[in-house]
Amino acid sequence: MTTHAREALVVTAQRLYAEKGVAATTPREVLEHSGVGQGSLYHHFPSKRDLAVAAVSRTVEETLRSAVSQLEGTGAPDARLAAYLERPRDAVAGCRVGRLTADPLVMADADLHTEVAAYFSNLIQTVAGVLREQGLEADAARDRATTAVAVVQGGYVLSRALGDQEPMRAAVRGFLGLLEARA
Amino acid sequence: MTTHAREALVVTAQRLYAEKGVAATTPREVLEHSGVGQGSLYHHFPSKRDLAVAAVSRTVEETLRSAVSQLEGTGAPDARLAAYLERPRDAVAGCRVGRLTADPLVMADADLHTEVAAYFSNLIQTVAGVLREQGLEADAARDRATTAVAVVQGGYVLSRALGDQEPMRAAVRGFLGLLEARA
DNA sequence: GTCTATACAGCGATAGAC
DNA sequence: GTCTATCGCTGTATAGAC
Repeated sequence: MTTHAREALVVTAQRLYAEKGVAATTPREVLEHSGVGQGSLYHHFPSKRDLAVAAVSRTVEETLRSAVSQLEGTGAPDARLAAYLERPRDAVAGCRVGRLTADPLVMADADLHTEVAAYFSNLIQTVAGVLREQGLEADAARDRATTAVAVVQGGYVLSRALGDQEPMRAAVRGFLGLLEARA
Repeated sequence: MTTHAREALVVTAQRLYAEKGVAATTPREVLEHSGVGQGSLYHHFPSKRDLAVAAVSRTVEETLRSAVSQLEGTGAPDARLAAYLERPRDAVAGCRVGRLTADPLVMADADLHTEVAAYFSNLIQTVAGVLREQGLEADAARDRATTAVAVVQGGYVLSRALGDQEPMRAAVRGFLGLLEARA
């Protein structure tokens, strides 16, 4: 059981952070939903911040790995980008990483802020790489990659605001339509 | 002074909400920053929620009016859209309305949620109207309008995450580049 | 309409036994 | 490493005088 309590706490924190944000999630909620006791929580994570760092790092790592894996997978570059953009997402729930940019606790903590920055920096870089495979020059690739990532993040915001999965799909459709019109 | 305290409270709340979100802003902070006394706050706004409704409604109203005014102003449709997208923004601060989609208090309150939904619904509708002026058919106009609004909202998320105004500019540049390539 | 004083709950964290 | 008990503080709101 040595490492089980710690693991249960991290996984539970990840879930609650995705639902309500980091600042709004209390240590008490985490221990109640994970089934571990109060002593255990404060043994493994002396402060709320320590738990936040562990859970947010994990989420960033998982989310980035999954995105990069799809973007650098097999198939033609344009098909890979389209598949990433059209990926099934619970858009109404919002992006687990993107939502952190509005979290007071995350933004006030240098380490947590850096985690979020690194995620988007790497993601844009990866998308730009796919666009360069298509022959786009570096500057144009970086701009268009930023646009692509922004469309997804904005799609999350709109779907969440309107309580409907459709805005995300419409935003991606509109973007892919413009990409195809070029070819 | 009858209405001055109320007004000061609303304006102060708007500012603090933009800085740290609604849930994270305490009634105490609002009264301290506005200079009114505790009794006054609870006289004008019996609960934190009442103040939130007043301040958020005001922000949504102001922001929408400003956007619509520019989008439906003078000049060619494509120039108006470009001007709206390239508008000077403090992107690192985030969108005063968009950030509310990650605010636990706003999302848990039906009236506040509806305010935010109405804002984006109206904004997308307005942009779609501009695109239809350019001859785009209804479905394509709605999709592309959703993309345009998503690019701005995503630009905010990226600029905030990276602590840099540049990602917003890059996202808009990438989008306008695709629009021009079509013409 | 505004003031001062106060109530009460929940949050984040600690103490000390086992 | 986990438990129960408890602490100090702040958030939200109320009471009652002026």
